[in-house]
Amino acid sequence: MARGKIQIKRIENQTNRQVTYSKRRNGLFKKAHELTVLCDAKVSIIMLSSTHKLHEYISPSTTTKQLVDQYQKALGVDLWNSHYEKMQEQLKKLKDVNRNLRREIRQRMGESLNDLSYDGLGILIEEVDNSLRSIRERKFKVIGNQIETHKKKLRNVEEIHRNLLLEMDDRQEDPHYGLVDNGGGGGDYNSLLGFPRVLALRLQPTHPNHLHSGGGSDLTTFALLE
Amino acid sequence: MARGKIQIKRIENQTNRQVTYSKRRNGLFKKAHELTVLCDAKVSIIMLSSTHKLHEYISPSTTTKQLVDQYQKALGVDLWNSHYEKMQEQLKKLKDVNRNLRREIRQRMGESLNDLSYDGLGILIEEVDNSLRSIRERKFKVIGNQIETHKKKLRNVEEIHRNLLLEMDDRQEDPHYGLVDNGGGGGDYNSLLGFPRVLALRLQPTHPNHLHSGGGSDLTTFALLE
DNA sequence: AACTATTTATAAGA
DNA sequence: TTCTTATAAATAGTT
Repeated sequence: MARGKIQIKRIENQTNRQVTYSKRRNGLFKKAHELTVLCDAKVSIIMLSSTHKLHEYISPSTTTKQLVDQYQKALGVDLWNSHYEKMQEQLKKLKDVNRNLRREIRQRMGESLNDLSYDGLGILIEEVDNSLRSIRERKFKVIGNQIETHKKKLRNVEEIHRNLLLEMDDRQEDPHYGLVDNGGGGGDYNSLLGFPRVLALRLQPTHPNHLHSGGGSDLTTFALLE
Repeated sequence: MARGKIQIKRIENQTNRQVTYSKRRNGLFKKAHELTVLCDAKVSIIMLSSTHKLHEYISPSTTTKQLVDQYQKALGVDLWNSHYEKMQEQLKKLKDVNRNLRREIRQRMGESLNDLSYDGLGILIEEVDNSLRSIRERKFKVIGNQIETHKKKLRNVEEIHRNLLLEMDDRQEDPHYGLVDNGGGGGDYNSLLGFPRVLALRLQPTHPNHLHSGGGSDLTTFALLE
């Protein structure tokens, strides 16, 4: 628009094209900004040059996201929302499921029983009673296994004991009696015996307060997610 | 830029502002299009006027979605993702919470007890036992209330009965005995007596199968959401 | 929506 | 990229 009129068609000279792109881009952004100020409008410009460089202008009073969101809403067409809405739906469903699970737990704990009828209570009692039986059975089984294990260990220790006694008997006729190596590795004789009482205290260290060991009470942390 | 220089600041006159918006918008779009053609670039302009009218320019060689997507990719930072990622995190947390809730329920039901130690089982038994006591208490209370209610109803019915008997006694001396209106509204005499047994069968209709009446088992439907 | 005096943008050259 | 400058284009104020 100066020093000669030009045709509006692709500039074939690569350098010229770049230069013109740069100059006119500035011009466009300047105009956009003037428009923003003069007319109290909001403008978003996104440009991609032929060399795949990206430039943008955005009115100071807004953000590109905001403007694009408004564009979507106005056009009704949605550029990426389908995905987004699906997530939101899923979130809602999960929250519902969560609520129901909590209610079930509370009912099994004997709370929130107001929405249960007499018959419902009867069913609940039966279920919890059965559960209790199952857990007790399991406990018996666990203790049974442990007794078995202890018996084995005891037998083992007794055998070691017997062997040691035999060895001691042998050495009683040995002139070096008293200098016998007591096992080699710092383990003292008594520890080899492994009293069941001691072993019982070593039983798997437990998470003393809650059932499933999953960090924090879900019943309380959930509030943060509502 | 003609007939006088102007300051670049908000045009206060509403009409002037509108007119200038319209003129300059056309100018901007024209420049954008020239840029598109001359420099083989891609331009997206989205504008929102002060009257909340939306206008857009998009280079013929592309679409707004494409350009915005490229913009996002290029910027690396995703306009929507901060939001989006928060949602995804929340979703993950909820799933975890749900998993834990399910485990707790299963343990209370006497299943999935493998990850519980002997001591853990002891605690669980105690808890479930306490729960069972709570629920039984509640059941007793409910049945107590119902017995109270029935007693009242019974007293009420008995009184009606007595009154009827008295009335019948009165009418025995009445020559029109036998033509007496039995109440007026189709209700027969026996129904007024309202046997407790019948009333018991009418006790709140229950949701026979599950505890909380919340549509479908969450333990099974959850799989769909994983 | 059209006109036009004037400002602004910018093509080409440095 | 930036500056210069002749000239094309845009547009503010008016009709």
